[in-house]
Amino acid sequence: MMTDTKTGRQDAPLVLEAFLPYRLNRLADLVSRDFARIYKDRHGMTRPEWRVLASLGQFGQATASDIVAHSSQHKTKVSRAVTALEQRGWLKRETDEADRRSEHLTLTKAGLRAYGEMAVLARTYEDRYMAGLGEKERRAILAGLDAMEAGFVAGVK
Amino acid sequence: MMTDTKTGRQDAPLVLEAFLPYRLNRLADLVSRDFARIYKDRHGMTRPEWRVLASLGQFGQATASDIVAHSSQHKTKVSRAVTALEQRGWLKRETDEADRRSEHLTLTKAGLRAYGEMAVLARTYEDRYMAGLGEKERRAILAGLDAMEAGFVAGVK
DNA sequence: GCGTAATAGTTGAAAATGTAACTATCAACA
DNA sequence: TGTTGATAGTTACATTTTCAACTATTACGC
Repeated sequence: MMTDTKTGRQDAPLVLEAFLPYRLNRLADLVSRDFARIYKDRHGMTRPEWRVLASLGQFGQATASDIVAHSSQHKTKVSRAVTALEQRGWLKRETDEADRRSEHLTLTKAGLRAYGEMAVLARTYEDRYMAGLGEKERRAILAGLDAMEAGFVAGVK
Repeated sequence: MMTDTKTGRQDAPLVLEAFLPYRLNRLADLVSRDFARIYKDRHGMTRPEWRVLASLGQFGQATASDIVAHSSQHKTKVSRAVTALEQRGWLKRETDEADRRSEHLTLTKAGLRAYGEMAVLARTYEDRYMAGLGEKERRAILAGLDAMEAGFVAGVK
């Protein structure tokens, strides 16, 4: 056990606020909750629904499996979100005749409109946040995210 | 709308995998799930329970409100986690006689033992992860986390 | 002191999530 | 062609989480 030279007191075995998983979670939670207000208040969407919408908007067309991979969500979440968006009239399914297990999903007009709105709000949200920082901090954040992403695809399987 | 010079195709209104809230969440989720295996497998603990344990281990003594603030969890999570840890015999409560609304929580012997184990595992986990990276990446990650934390206490209220 | 507001913590019910099992379809290959 | 195994997606059920309401106690203003 080390001694903190600043305070002179004994360090605890683990300092939670310096622990990587905790720091990451705390930040993600803060940012998520903050941004979630936008799609929750505006459209009553859940996060899985927002991610499916974002994936479809980005891809144009995709299967549920594509979205699972792209949005990093479990297939049950995607399945439920797709059903919800379908009932809302924002997407439609079309089963692939070559492989009738999978269905191609596309946004409807209404879905596209919602996606367009949300994409603007999302970019505004990010820009506003980044604008509150110095150039050095912005670069540090992006570099840090890159490094973590690179580290985790390698480290965690 | 910009054009991607690499692929030549039109950029979507929003690229999910470049969007800050998504990136953060994805990373936090990966790391959390990975680390959660340790306290789940070993002790059947949930994340709120682990955080309460970690907070108490670090502070020695604290009230539920202290833990709410320190562990960034909603008070209902903390309340239920405290109950669970108490039933497991890992902490005990003592109501403050000066202000009988609040109670002081401390770890029992068994709780301290579990905390000690977990603290070692947590540091090992982090060290092993960091050891898989270069010095530049390690510094980038820490700088990025610092920058985000600084940015968010200012930006989000 | 007395009424009102604030704080510490708990609880119930609804919503979301995770896990595993399930249906349907397709692929591989003897 | 028939059996075995994989894949796409859904569903049931148990566990967690959320949200709001609640109890108990203390603080404040007059």
